[in-house]
Amino acid sequence: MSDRLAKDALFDGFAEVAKAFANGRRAEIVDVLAQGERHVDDIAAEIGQSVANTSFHLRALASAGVVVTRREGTRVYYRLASDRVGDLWAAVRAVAAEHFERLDDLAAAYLGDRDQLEQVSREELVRRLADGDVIVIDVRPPSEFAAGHIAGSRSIPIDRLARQLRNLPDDVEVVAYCRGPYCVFADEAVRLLRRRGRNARRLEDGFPEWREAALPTEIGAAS
Amino acid sequence: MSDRLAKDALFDGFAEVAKAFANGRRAEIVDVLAQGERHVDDIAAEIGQSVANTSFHLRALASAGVVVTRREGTRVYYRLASDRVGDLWAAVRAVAAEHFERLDDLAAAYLGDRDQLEQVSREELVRRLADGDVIVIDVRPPSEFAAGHIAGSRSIPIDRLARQLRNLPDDVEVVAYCRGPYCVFADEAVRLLRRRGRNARRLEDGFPEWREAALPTEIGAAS
DNA sequence: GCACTCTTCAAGTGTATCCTTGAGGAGGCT
DNA sequence: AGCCTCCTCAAGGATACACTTGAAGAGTGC
Repeated sequence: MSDRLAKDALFDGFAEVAKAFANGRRAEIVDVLAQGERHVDDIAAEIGQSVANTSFHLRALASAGVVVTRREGTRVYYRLASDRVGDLWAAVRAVAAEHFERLDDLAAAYLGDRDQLEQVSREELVRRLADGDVIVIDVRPPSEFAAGHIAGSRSIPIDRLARQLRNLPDDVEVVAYCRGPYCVFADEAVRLLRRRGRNARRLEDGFPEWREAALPTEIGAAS
Repeated sequence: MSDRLAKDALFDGFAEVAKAFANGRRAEIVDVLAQGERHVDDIAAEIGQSVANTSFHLRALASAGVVVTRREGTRVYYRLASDRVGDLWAAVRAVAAEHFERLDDLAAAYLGDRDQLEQVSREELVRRLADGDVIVIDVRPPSEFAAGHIAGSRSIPIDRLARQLRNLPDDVEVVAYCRGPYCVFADEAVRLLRRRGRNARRLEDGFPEWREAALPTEIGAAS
């Protein structure tokens, strides 16, 4: 069976794709790009690495075919190669959450205690949006909001929330959302709002899951 | 932001899961286990590695939570921890097929030329099975057939097909299936059958996809 | 006890990984 | 053109990890 070599080579090929995700920093990059395209500088700041190192990891992702680039002037924008890549990233998180023992501890260490944090399901939010008795705030960075957001949501990046609080009507419930279940922005937003006596909850997951569910989205920066 | 360390640790955790898939031999193991549970000896033979090395890789998979074990007498059976793991494996293959450039060459080198090979979709096979004008043969090893197979199919492992050919009625089309789109068993079966003048095609993918689509299956060895 | 199966250990080999630094190239602005 | 910004690339160092094998050990059944 000399097929053995060919078979091994084929499966080594599949393993190459998995290797692209087999590094924490690259996983962070994929998580960021799942929100929409970003340029290198921006990504580097986001993951707390040098630009050179970020470029290095982006190259690793690109040579596995997982991300693609677009040039605009002096900037280079990276994005996930297709929705399939987002699906793969979601599958990795799902398996980790369900089967990887240490993950609960790691998540708890990063996310803190979520027991007090009430969540809203996508279904409920759709209904509430239709009824118009809720304000949805997108607490991600402006560039992610611009690349796509929940239709009818309002961009209030988490680091500006405290200052913009007074512009929010105080007789309506606020629902905050961000990148997904492992993102802390919405958590922080809800905690801040509740400390100020507001009625606030977070969306159970984030924008990529909303888009994946084919629910209404919009594109474009805040006016 | 000392959250940085906690965030990095969390994403390193996700990367751990990806690492389980980031080796060709482990990918082969996952592919085999996607068919159903198997014992160590069996898996080692299947992937052409020593038992010790196979045990080593199985341990790597187990400590990422991707596979679980069951003891039966002196044998230890491994299986995928849940359907989510199968989904992840499918997602890896989908991304590789769609975006990883070299994959086409690797697949061609292992699978050979598939141009002559006609395929049957799951939908069509369901209809034909209902009409009863087709024979479906499962050309995987007997242990995989026993762990689960398409309802109404017949187990004829590929290495016994030539001898059992005379037992197949020759006025009905034969559809062969095996592990999935990257498995050669069904290809070989179809080629053999057509050389003998039979009307034969292969199922577009394999048993795991059939089960995933919630189509009728059966469990148990051939009588 | 003995046979069978699987795990583990020690050991060797090889090589990949990750990040930093500094230079260099591509594109745009004045 | 000259300069600036942004990104890529090559080199290097520190580190370690990944993979495999052979032999010994441990669990189970007869």
